[in-house]
Amino acid sequence: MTVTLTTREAIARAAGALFEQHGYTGTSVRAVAAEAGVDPALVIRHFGSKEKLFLDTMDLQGHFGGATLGPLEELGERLVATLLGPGRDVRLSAYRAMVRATDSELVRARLLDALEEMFVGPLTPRLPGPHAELRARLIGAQVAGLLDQMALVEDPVLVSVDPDLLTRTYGAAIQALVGVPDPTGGPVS
Amino acid sequence: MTVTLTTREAIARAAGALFEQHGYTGTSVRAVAAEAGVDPALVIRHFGSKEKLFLDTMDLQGHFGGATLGPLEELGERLVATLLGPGRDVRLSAYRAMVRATDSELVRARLLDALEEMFVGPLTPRLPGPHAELRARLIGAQVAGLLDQMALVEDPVLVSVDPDLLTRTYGAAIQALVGVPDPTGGPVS
DNA sequence: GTCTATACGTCGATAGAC
DNA sequence: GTCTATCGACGTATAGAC
Repeated sequence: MTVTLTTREAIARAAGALFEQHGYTGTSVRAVAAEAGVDPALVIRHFGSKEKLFLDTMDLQGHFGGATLGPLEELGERLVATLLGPGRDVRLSAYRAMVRATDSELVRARLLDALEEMFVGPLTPRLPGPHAELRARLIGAQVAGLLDQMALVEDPVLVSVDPDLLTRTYGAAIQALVGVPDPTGGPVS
Repeated sequence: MTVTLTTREAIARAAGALFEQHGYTGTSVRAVAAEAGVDPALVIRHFGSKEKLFLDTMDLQGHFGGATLGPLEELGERLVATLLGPGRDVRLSAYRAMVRATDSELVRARLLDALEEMFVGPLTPRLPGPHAELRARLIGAQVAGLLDQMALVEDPVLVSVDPDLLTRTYGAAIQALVGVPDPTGGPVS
């Protein structure tokens, strides 16, 4: 239990909640200050700008941590299962908030970095066959696309579809880029 | 040649150019008015709001028109080839501008509609095997993911990679969801 | 029916006094 | 460190002139 919060912590906590709930544009510095119980000028003074406050608050790292490490035969399914597994809402909210703020160049750079750290770095040395780095980037693109439809535009069909079916179906498509066949069956099985 | 423009056309033209160049947030109503040579209040008077002006200006339709119609065996490759073919820059710019403005609920709804019209509608009745609609939506997700990396965060590797290689590689991953094997070879070939 | 002029309220950010 | 006061720019509304 945190009994007392520093001003900075209180601001960061309030900002995180508001940014996830109302987006970047929909959250004013004044609203963050009110929620944290501090003066609006303090928010800028502590974080430099609204943009930096947003970047300091949002965190995409660690959301696919272990999924790229296991056996390659089930990598496709494991990536989707990890995405849809425990903490699904937190992951989707974080991605949603980030992409909806991509009008900011710094936010876009952060997203590109996240792709690099989560997919290109871990997967490039592991993928067999030619063009491993390209395929690692395209696997990241596939995950981003699924996140787009589920978190950004919130396609009601994809949001409510059976996670196991989604895992098998989209996992097979990702597996096509891994280059190692999944013994459990074909894409449309 | 258009010799004279109505005020409304002049505003729309100026808005389209500025939105594509500087994004939604980065383009002020006053800047659009100045570029069009009219009073800022006129912009709102003609279009109702900056948000509606943006939606009236941007257009995603027709960008994948014929690609979903040809033979299923090469659908995956054809989708990527269409994306990267003539008009590539226009397509990427339009998608970029739209996604960077997804803080607006209307923009998100428009993106979801575009997915529906471009992929779900045409492809669902054509895909063989089970869960055709789900697979059509996931094909749309794959295309969105590639667009994300190329147009939104502008991954320099994907932007500059050989289009033919990208077409073959990512096309194979899409083909895994089509459910009809592509005779030209496997995903990693 | 256009268009101009002006103004309102809110925003992110800053300067300077406690 | 914190607050007060304020800045310039923003989206938008309106009243009234052509």
